Amino acid sequence: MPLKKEILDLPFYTQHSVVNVAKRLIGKLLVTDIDGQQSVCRIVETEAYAGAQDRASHAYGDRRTGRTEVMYRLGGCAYVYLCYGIHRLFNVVTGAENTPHAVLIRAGAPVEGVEHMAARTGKAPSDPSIARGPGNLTKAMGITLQHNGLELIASELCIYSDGCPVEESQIVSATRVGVGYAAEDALLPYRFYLKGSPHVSKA
DNA sequence: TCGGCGATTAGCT
DNA sequence: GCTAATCGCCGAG
Repeated sequence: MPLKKEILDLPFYTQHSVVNVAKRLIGKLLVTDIDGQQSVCRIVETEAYAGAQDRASHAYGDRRTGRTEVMYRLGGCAYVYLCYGIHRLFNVVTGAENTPHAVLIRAGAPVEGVEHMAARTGKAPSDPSIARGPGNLTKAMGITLQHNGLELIASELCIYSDGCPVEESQIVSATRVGVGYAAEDALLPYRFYLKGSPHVSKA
């Protein structure tokens, strides 16, 4: 008997603590509907980026550029940007308007539509790395720069809870990946992942 | 205006 | 372990 899927509501995204949102997104379902092809994965790894005060964030020092503008919106929309000129990275904007908080979705475990993920990535459906790592996840799910700024409501890009609770003891916190340039902020425990999952990056 | 680097990844040594 | 791929942003000049 499958549990009922419920769309995450606005209060979830607009809550004060971006770190709490990052933690609670573990175990939620990311759903894309691209050209009528539905793909679903369970989020197993996230990272919080705490706005203007966080050296690792694009919005550090309150930098408002064309790229970061979407981070300043009210929580509940997508921030997708190009990294290293090659990879698209998907973030969930959180918090109040004008507070540039975001959660990077780093990895997922396929739930439905894995055949579409395989077609997009050229990997075998059984390959645990199919949506492992932020660049691989967007590729597998079909997320592109066109989704930047899109609200996470029932459309082609959305996040659901299926009521399946994740035990607190199963969520590991750690330092973020690839942010060595952020000085002391690189030491913050802003990365969360599902303990023991083969779909988590840098195990 | 230009040079360097980044919330990465795959492939090769 | 090292490097190429490739583009937006920023600091130096």
